[in-house]
Amino acid sequence: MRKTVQKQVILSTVLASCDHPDAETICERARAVIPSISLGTVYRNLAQLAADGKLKRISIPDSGDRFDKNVEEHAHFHCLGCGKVIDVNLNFEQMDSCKEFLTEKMGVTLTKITVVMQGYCSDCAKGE
Amino acid sequence: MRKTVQKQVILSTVLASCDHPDAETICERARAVIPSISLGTVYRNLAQLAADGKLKRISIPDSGDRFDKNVEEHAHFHCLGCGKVIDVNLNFEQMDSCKEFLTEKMGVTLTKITVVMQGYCSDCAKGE
DNA sequence: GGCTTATTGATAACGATTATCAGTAACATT
DNA sequence: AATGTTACTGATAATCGTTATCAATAAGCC
Repeated sequence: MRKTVQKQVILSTVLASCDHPDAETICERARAVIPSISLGTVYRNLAQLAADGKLKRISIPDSGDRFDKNVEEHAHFHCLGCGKVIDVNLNFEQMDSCKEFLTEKMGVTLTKITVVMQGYCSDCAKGE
Repeated sequence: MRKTVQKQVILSTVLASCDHPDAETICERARAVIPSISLGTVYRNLAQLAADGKLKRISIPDSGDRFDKNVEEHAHFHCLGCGKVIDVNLNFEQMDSCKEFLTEKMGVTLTKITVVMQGYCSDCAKGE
């Protein structure tokens, strides 16, 4: 993995983001530093940085992927109104019996667990 | 909602499926009964039936949606090797404190919870 | 400095899903 | 049973997020 200005800017952009930006938003923010950076480069580096464990890719049902500086195992809430994503402190140890069953009884190797709660935040209460 | 042969066949196809088929697979199976049925019709009816609570749409990260006759709240395991999806008996009550925090403290209205565990099943042990 | 090759920017391709639209069929009303 | 209304169909185009392609560039080793 080669160290490039683009990669450094993309990583620091995510690290500086307190929301959970998608690739396009990250691209826009990175363009404040490197105006010529292309969306393809952003996607490429995000994938590489996620594979390298430097950031986390979050899959949101019926929506584009988001990126998170918090690489710890945690859950998310996604507002179907405004689209914002917030961290949720779910105790994943509560899932241990379930994970143990899969790994020990079923012979499964777990690599990724996705927990996304969706609905409407207080600002977007459905029907308003 | 009008009762059509297509809708009935699509629903009974899903109800008869013990795997978790995607729209294209459901379309192929439905074509055994109605050879002329189109993929668009399958998608349209699956969306309608899911909205009506007659079946469940499952979002799988980095993969197409699957459909499930089990409409109860439950989790899934998705094998990154062979692509199969199986039901996982996760006790969602273990998440109650988390859900309560969102609904009571944050004022959130929850409509959908996605829990997907991904990895490799015993037949697809990674690296083989 | 020169060489190798990973990376870039631009653009095309992709796959899953949704939208469009003219023709058809479901079903309520006579 | 014929009629009218309109939801639904099949075919196809369009969309969206993402990945692949490719010639040009630049990182990092010798």
